[in-house]
Amino acid sequence: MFKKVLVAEDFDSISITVAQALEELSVSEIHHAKYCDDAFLKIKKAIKDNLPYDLLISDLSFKTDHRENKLNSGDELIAAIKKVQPDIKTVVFSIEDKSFRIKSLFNDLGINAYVAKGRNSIPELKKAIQGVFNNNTKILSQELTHALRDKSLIEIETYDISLLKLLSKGLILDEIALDFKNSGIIPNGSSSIEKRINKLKIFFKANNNVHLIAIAKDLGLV
Amino acid sequence: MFKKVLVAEDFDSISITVAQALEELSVSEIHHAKYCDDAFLKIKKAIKDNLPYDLLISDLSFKTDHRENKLNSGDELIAAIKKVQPDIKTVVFSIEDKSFRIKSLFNDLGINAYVAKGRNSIPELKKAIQGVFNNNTKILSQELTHALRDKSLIEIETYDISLLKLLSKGLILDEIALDFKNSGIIPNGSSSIEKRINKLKIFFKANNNVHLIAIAKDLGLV
DNA sequence: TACATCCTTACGGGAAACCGTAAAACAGTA
DNA sequence: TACTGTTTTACGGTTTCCCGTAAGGATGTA
Repeated sequence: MFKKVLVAEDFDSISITVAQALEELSVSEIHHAKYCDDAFLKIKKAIKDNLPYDLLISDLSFKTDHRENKLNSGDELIAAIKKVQPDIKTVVFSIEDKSFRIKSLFNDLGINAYVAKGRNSIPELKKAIQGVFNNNTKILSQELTHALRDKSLIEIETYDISLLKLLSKGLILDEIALDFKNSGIIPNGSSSIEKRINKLKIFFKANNNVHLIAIAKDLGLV
Repeated sequence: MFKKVLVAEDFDSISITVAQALEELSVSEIHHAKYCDDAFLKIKKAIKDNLPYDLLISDLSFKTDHRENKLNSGDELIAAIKKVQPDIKTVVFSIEDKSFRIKSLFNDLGINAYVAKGRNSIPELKKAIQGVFNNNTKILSQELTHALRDKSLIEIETYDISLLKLLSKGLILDEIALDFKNSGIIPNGSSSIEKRINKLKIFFKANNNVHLIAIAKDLGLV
């Protein structure tokens, strides 16, 4: 089993249970960080000391409080860690259940397993850790296997996300076109953007832009 | 200390820790429900057996899954329980931190304490339970005391919430006016509604309706 | 090169939002 | 009743959205 494991999780109510689960799996060194920045520091320190971590278990969303942090989400944390220690195994333990988000975790960040927090998640987490240790990859908690089969969201690309983000900030079509031009994103004609928004409205069955953003917010796309 | 306590919490990763905390407080009977419906049944059963619960610790949001449920949130659960056992003490343990929501929990549902899940929430939860047992009421976890002082959201009334809800469903002004007329909500002139939306836009510093709904979604108002 | 196809952009008309102003309805007070 | 102030409603002009059509441009193929 893994020897040295780092848990990045802000809620004490959850990290305590995760630590217990790791003990039951006979992990000898279990460390814990409540902030992404702290987690990153621990990883770097361990590399420097030539005693790197074998496994990272990370949440995705961290509460913001008075503290100023450089890394503010599990996504950012994992991306940063992969740069300094590309071979570290990673298990994400989060409430997020949008296929779009999870897919990008595997594809863009190269995580090894994803376990959704839920009614029976601790046994699943244990199983996932065991699986990653046995060099299985792309492990997904039971209830999510069907979610990823759902193709509905895969077709939404980063372009659409950028578009929805700007819309939700209150920009009008022309302003979005200008923003895209400045960012080098194409297509950036206001007419094309209009067309793309229309596609999204049809896709999500939205009556108008307001409705569209409400749906996008519900799906966690923006 | 309380003798018989029910914990309504869907995540196993959290309920385990909460149960441990209750043990440390010397609670003799600790029961647990993963679904609101189950929690409600246990409460009713206990009343029937003349062995009612002393305290309810409840989450607010519950994951939806394959199961069909009548009660789908902590709000609904508490409201239902208060009808059959008005004197039960209630502690809400949730991630929700919007002052608007928490205020209504105290005022409309008559809960006794609110503890926000966070980096140091288990000690706070213990303290809150102790406080409720000593007949203190309106207990709020530390980090939230300032949040409720923030008056910014108190002025938003149910009228505004209804309005934002309909907007987020993609209805246009005239449709909203019609809906309000049918529901007996006043004012319901499309002009008045327009004015009210404008006030909300100023209040939330929104550029347009799309922006407004994005903000409302972020604040958890709709 | 010629043709077909797809993607991007342009344009125009009608609907809805946006914004200010003013009239009408209502409540409180003398 | 008359006066005052507030709330609700009505109206008009401008901007933006919405939606269809069509022109321009790039790519692939015979």
